[in-house]
Amino acid sequence: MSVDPTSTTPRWPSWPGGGADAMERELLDRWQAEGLFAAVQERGRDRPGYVFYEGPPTANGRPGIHHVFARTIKDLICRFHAMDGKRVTRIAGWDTHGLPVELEVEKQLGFTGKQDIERHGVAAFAEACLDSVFTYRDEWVALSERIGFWLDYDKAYYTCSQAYVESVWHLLQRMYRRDMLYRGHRVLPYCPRCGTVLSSHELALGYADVRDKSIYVTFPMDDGSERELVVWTTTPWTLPSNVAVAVHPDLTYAEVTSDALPGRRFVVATARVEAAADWLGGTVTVVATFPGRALVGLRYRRPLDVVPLPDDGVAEVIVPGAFVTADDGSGLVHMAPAFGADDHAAGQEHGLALLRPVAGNGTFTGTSWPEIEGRLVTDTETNELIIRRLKALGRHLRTEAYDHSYPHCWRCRSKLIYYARDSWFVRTSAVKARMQELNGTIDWHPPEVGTGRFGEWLGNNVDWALSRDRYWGTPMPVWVNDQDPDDVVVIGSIAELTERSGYRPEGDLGVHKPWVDEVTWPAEGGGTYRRTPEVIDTWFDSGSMPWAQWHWPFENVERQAAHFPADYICEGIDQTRGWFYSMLAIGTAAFDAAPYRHVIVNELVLDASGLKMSKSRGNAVEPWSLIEEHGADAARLYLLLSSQVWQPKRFDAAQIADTAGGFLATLRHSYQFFALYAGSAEGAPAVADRPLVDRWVLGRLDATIGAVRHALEHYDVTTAMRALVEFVDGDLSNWYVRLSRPRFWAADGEADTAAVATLQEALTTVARLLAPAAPFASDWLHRALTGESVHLAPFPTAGERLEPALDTAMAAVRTLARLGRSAREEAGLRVRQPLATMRVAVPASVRGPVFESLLELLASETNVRRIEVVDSDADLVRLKGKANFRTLGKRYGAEVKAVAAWVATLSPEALRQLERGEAFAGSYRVEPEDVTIVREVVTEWPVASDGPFVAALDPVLTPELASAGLARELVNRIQRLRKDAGYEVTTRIAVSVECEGLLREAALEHRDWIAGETLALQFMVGDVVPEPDRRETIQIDDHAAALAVRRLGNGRTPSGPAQADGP
RNA sequence: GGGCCAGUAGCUCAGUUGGUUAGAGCGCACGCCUGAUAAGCGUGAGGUCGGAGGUUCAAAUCCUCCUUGGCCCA
Repeated sequence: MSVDPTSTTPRWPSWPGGGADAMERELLDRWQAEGLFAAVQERGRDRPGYVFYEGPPTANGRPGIHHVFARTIKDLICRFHAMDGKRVTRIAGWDTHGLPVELEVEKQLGFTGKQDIERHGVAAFAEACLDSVFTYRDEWVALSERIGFWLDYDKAYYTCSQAYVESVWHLLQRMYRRDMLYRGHRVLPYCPRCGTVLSSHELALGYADVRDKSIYVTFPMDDGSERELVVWTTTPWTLPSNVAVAVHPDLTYAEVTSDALPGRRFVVATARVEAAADWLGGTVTVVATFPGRALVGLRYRRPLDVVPLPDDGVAEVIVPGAFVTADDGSGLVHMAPAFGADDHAAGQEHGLALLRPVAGNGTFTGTSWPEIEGRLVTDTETNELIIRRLKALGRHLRTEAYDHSYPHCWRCRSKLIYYARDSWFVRTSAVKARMQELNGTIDWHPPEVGTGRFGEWLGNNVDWALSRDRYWGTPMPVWVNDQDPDDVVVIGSIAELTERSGYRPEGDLGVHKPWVDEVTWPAEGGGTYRRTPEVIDTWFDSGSMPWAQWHWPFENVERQAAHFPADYICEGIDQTRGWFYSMLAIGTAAFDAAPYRHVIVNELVLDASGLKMSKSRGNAVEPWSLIEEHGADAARLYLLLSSQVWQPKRFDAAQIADTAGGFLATLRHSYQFFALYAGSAEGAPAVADRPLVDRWVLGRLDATIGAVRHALEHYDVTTAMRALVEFVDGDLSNWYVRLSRPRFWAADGEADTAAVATLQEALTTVARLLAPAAPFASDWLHRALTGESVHLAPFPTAGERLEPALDTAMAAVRTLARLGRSAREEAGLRVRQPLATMRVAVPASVRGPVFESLLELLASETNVRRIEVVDSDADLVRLKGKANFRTLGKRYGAEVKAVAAWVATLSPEALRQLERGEAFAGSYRVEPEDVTIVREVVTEWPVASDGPFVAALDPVLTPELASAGLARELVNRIQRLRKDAGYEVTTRIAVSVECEGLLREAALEHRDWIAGETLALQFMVGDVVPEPDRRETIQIDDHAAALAVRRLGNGRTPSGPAQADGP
């Protein structure tokens, strides 16, 4: 058959050569034009639902590589379930409130604090925030789409929309009605000069090492004992607010005297007695010791009586505190609940009074001490005044310089103070046990985050402080009667607000500050309802999304119910106390339900040296350029493959090409090989009737489908993708394609239909398995093979074609082929040189008819004429016993070493007995499983072994073998010459060989075979081809020769007969 | 300061309920193959398993302490 190549249309398209970026962009255009995502969603309409919640990103920062990471995992699981027959809900959302937005706007406007915002006008500021929120939204959407993250952006929710805010208000009202919302105090870092609370992020910006004065003072006890408590503080200005002293109940305390202060008795921690000499002076003597708990409940008199004690709340009492240590100070800690987090917690626990004689500007107010009124608490002079007064009262022991790291305002450098602010709380601690219980129903990946970090966080749960003294956030929907602070109205809908006040908010801004702040209405019994000024923690916004994204309960009540809880969410580990918590807290507090079932927690992406990526370090990886260089598929695969997603990942761009790129290249080459040679698979025999190697690879394929599916069903994305890579690289490309090549280029005929059908099925299935992880290359491949998008194809289901005997036998053959090559390497016998015999030994379990039937294949792979399978007791190997410590150790314990030594000396007869499954008794008694039988190779032949597998080669080259070897060398050189001459693989040629001696004999003896292999229609030995295209002298071992080739014409085309209907 | 996670070959990572010779891929060196060829394959070198103690017949694996990095919290 002879076909003009110019008239043929390739049946299979060639893989596009423009690089991954170009190919992926083309596909994106195609998806866009086809409306593919909509088609996938539409197709799922009547299928069972699968719900994904998108944790809303803040779109006023640019997306980075770590976002690509999380979004890849999100996408992968959603795509998997969509292909696997589910209707997957995946709606986008945006987190739009909060401090980062405000700070960004402040920066733009050149503001340095809240005063600037107030001066500039909160209305204008809110408008600026709303504008700023979406600065990078387009880039987020663009990058998400570029990496193939399918998300429904048309229905995206925005936490600052009127509808969203209304739902959040409703949730808060619901909590209030369940008594889950209350008003209290919260101690926060506070800048007295700026009059503002600082976030933890801001706090971290302002730590500085400073030298302060710390003082030791005494609090006389009021139990008739005349003892004095020694207390150490670094903030003397908090002493007027003292209401309690904390001791650790389990620490030992001592009553001591000092000869420098005769007649006085002091209480300090025993561990601090030695140090006490410094502040008491003189020689310190211990009079008595007792545990801290003996002090608990005793009364004392506060050192400064300048702030009136309120009617409610306990004061001047000793309380237990687990936070107390004896590492420094005296082991007794002064408590001022308004000015310290521990103090405030202790105040809550023990019902202590709260003294707060400090105004919002940080100055003393409401004291009975005129000199100190109006003074800034952090001023040095203020401390001096206090110290002087303590000295005058005889309460002062000593002042010491104290060097420590202390937080300052990052804007104005003022010293911060910890200061109790009014705040609203969610009473989460009341549902702590229920949250833990519900957490137990959540399937965490990895599980230790659920039980460990998250579980412990829940175990230490404290009430959730919602209030934020800021501007751009969901306003707290609480209106308080200005004449009666206990008369509170929590608004749960806009209609309710309108009904009460007549206010109708316009647009999204209408439900924000400052507009809602102006809404008031008169109270029936007198007074006016005014809104509490705070906005709420933005985590409450995002945690409300299971309801608020549907504007529940004002709309979509059924849809919300159908989409609760989420089947799946995926976020970074940093969300443990963020979104993971806020959703569970709201779900539990308001609905007694866990809002999500399965979670994948991904770790951070670090730079190549293990450091966190950050703008300031300049080590952040820019995702766009990365994707342009490697393509989204490679980036996605790299992130999935390099390590389990819940391990911190060292990101090294160079490795993308090495790992993910290498895998994609292997897949591409496998397809390219197929496209180059495969014709139609029509008329292919049933799988059972195909050659063993086909049945083998289809069995491997089924096993791979099973492994990938199982891993994905269990949210183990890395294991899934590694299994797929292993199949494509190890089984398909490196073994099946390699072995099957001749079946594809059968001379002048169609490629073997069985091979075509097998490889086509394998590639198509691989495309489907790969689609969730690498949606571009898989789609191109699937379209090339089937004409349809992979994303509309079903996710493969494993068949049962794995034949265990065949699988085992093939694995053995692959091992032996490797060993054969290894033995050749060692002996310097190149693979081109045919050898007479390879002797192999394999475990008994491998031997059998299936293994026998694969020996031909093994012979051809190792280029030997004959394979001899020897028995384990043949002279090729000698049996040797090796102790199995695992079983013997359990039985013999310390004696195991002696047993192992004895096992090594067992005779071949004893070992054969064990191999037959019988126990053997000598000095010791051993069962078959106690002894591993190893084969020691005893042969003069070149040999290689791997456990029970042994391959030995007969190195003797008979003249006949040597001649065949030379013939193969000649073919090799002629093929190289063909390539150098630039011939097609089908070009027919004339060849001449000028040589002498054995080489000439070999050329003559094997002339037909050489001519066939090299497509030589004329093959001359001795003469020279006239007018050669190329001529070359060569050297084969000791033989010199001259080769010449000339083109005669083309044979069949490599792509088979013409096909009119290429895809 | 507290909690959690990690530290295994030059790099990225595996390593089962503890079991005696710690693996893979990439990179490197050497070689093979040449009808997937700006591909493919093999062989080899390379590790005191972060450090120190301990438990055990036996520790990369279990315990304690230390150290480095990361996350969260204070």
